[in-house]
Amino acid sequence: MTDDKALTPRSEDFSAWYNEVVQRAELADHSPVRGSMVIRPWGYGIWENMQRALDDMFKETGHENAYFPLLIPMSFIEREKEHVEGFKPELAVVTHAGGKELDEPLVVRPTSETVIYAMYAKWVQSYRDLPILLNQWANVIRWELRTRLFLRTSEFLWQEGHTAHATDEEAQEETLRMLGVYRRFMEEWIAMPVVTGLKSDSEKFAGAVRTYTCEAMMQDLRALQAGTSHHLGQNFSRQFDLTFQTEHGEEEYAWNTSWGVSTRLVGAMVMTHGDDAGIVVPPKLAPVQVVIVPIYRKEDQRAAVVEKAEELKTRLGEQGMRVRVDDRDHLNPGAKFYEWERKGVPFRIEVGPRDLEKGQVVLVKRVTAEGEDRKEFLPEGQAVAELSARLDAFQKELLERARARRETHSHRGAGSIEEVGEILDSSGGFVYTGWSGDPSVEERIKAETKATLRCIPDPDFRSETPPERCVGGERATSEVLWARAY
RNA sequence: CGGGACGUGGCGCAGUCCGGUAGCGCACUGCAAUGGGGUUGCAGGGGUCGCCGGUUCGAAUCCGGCCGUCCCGACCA
Repeated sequence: MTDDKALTPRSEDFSAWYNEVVQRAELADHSPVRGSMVIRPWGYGIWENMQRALDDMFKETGHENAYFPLLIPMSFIEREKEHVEGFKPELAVVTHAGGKELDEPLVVRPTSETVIYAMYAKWVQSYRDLPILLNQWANVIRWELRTRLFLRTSEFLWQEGHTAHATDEEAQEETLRMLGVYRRFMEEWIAMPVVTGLKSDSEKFAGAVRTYTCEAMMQDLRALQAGTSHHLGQNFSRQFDLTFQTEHGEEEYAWNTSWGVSTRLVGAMVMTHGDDAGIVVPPKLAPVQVVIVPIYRKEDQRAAVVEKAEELKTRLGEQGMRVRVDDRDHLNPGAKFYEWERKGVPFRIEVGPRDLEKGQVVLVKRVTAEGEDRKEFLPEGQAVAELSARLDAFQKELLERARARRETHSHRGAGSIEEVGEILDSSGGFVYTGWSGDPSVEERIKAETKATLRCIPDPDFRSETPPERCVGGERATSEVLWARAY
């Protein structure tokens, strides 16, 4: 446990704030191995809630879970040309086992396309075997040079969905369906608005035909890629002989998709909602949604107050809320308040002797808007009746707050590369412009402004009047989103 | 992987220049009081000074190598 009372304010040094808050909220810690992390119970609890929600959504869209092995033959990774080029530098390779050098090195999976499609090839003969709709929850390793807890670590946890379809159209539909699932999850559960869209060729997944992305804006106004969904075409099918016989008797290669989100989402949540007091966990993800802090002086008071706290916990728990009574005796109430705020618990209830007399409780929301009372004194019955609805309302407030911030910092109508740079330097955020599709414009923006092409936004996010000119000067064929990114 | 900074009880640091065997604050343990926003008092415990090697009668301190963390750049869920 650390002693420093206050965190570095976000305005002073956002990345110092992030590093401190992740550790002091007890989300994660550095492991003895460079670049990898230990996810602590509070952080893992949040991840488990994310997993559960996503897993339900995957099941609802017809997917099943399976598990494929950690180790992949080197030759598999090497089979798809772009894929191997994309991953080669960050592979961890097992060369020795059982005290001997292996005949063929084994790669610790950086992602599982190759094994999975090799297996699908064994399982699929006819169009009747399609589609295959599988997902796996797994760890992967990518040897990163520069790491940060949750945002980029050498080992991370994620889910990877892998599907095989009889037609291009069906695979395309699946790719977009799962992108939509991600968007809904990020908005409804993380309370994090995203811009969805298509990646440019230079930013797409190594081995994909098309990559779609969810891009979120963090509080330092940088973009974070929060999830991706790939249409893999027949690239992997061809390399792994994933063929099937059509209803007309012809042999064809299957069409694949893959899609994933990772523990990076925990970092995204921290950078979307956290404040100078700590992290803020949206109610739907919070391992503890309501913490009850008993207040007392004498022993007899303590017994009465803790009994009331336990009773409240039971009554709220019966409504499905996750509640904890903090009856630790060696900390005074103030210390508990600070601790649970740092950990982002949405609501706190204080119960003391005075409340017992009056039949009331004190309710405190983790984030209060300007002008809103910090502490509310509510009749006990009202608090019990309303808390569930208040959690829902808080969840919505967080989303709206984040959306408003993103809109405030989204800029449309920039006409030149210089203008893009000026906007990024003066205010930062998302910049929408026209684009001709010319990769050299992308390179110039990157070189001159450090911003990257985050995506070609989906219709929901495009400007009302499409830009006519590319920032490079030519005629625009699409609208794109630029930002400095993580 | 290049440039820079740092590494001393759990955390934050002083001591390093000028070598003489380790200190401060917080945290932790015990007791008592306190308890509605980080509570006091008293009494305690805990450190092969990142690791390995060298110089020296003697190394936290000087030298070499390695490892790790952070910041800045090139690559990335």
